[in-house]
Amino acid sequence: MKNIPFATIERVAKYLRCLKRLDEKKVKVISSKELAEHTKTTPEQVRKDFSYFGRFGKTGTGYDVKKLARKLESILKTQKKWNVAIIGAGALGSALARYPGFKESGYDIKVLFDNDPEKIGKKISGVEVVDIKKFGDTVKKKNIQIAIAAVPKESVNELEEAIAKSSIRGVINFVPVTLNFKTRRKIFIIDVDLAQKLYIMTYLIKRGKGMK
Amino acid sequence: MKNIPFATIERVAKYLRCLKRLDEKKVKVISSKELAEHTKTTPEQVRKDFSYFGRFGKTGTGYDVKKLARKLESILKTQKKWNVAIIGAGALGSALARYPGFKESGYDIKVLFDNDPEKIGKKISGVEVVDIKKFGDTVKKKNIQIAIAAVPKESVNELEEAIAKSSIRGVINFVPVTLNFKTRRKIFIIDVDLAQKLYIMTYLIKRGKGMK
DNA sequence: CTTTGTGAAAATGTTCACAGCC
DNA sequence: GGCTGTGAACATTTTCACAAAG
Repeated sequence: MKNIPFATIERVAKYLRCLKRLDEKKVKVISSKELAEHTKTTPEQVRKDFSYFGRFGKTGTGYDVKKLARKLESILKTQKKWNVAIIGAGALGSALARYPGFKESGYDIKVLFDNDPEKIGKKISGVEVVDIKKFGDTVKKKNIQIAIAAVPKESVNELEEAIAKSSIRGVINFVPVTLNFKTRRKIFIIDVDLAQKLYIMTYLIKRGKGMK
Repeated sequence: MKNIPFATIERVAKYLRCLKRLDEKKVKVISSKELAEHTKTTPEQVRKDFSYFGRFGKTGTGYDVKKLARKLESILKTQKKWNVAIIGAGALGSALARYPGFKESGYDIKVLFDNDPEKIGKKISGVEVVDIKKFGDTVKKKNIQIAIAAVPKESVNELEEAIAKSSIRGVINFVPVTLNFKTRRKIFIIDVDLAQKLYIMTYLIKRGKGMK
């Protein structure tokens, strides 16, 4: 298997989202052209992306929606159930705990962590808030592989320490700070910087209207 | 001016975030090497990125933190104040209204929109919730250029219609659906698909541990 | 006649290597 | 010595163009 572009993986996730919606709408078959229209890319790109993983299409017809979705799920390892923890039970962490898209995609929010005694022990959208001091133990007991970081940036040290000492494999990071874990094992980090999106947007807007 | 890679713009936003923090910590000067360490890239990449826009450094010394930050702000057009609306006053929309990082970066959340009569008229973190039916008028009156979409995917049609008819220039889209505006003018879209981040994470984790 | 799958070409983005400056 | 700025080399990613299949 050749080396797969990271951008391809990002698009595969997008295709999968789209296919699931089409399946709900009872669409049986889709061509690369249609799928490209739905996901704002080109038919060639769609076909090239799939070609990294095998041949799923029928010439002259297109792709079977259900079969293709299953195939993409296996590429993204979604078939396994994943357990997720959210660190930070503030506004953002609580909103993420309520976000319906995670469960729909096969990810289970098992627990929230916080350091505020007011919040510890309460439940948010059915998810218990646990003391961040119990992070390592809870993660092990509940078999959690992924953490979502949603603490204020002032609490980032406590968060880094808790994650470094735990068995967490990956972090989706909403804190606008570059995380640094003092550990030798590999922890994957995906940054989601909300303010950065706005920076990029204003750049696009200003450049878009003939600023050259 | 040459054609600037989009990836460079994304990194510039990251550099800026980092520089602002350094400035708060009273750091005066920084080298490309140090900045690269803070932002998880390479010194050559940092210098190359800046070279698209001019020469900001001092040979043998590095970059003046304050001056460089101002320069990057002007690249990203942050010096202008931008007004932002959030559509959807649910958990996610409310959390975004409270998110401190937007104001810190020069973006003002002026108003929230919703279609729920229960919510309309209330205030969330000092921001008023307005009827989505008044979208066009309110956007014009408050001089809003950017919308953040945070509605449940069932309400996406109402959202698309409101935005299409308004003077909004760009949308940060948290709804896990590909937006389609029925209008001829260009509306920039930046998708933030939260579930997609988890898909990518599980792919990285599984591939990471010797899946080849 | 339609649509897939894929090498080859083109375009885009990153790293190297070093000249020039402090 | 230490660091920036940048063409050139290299690597990656996308687009093209067309053979093969239903």
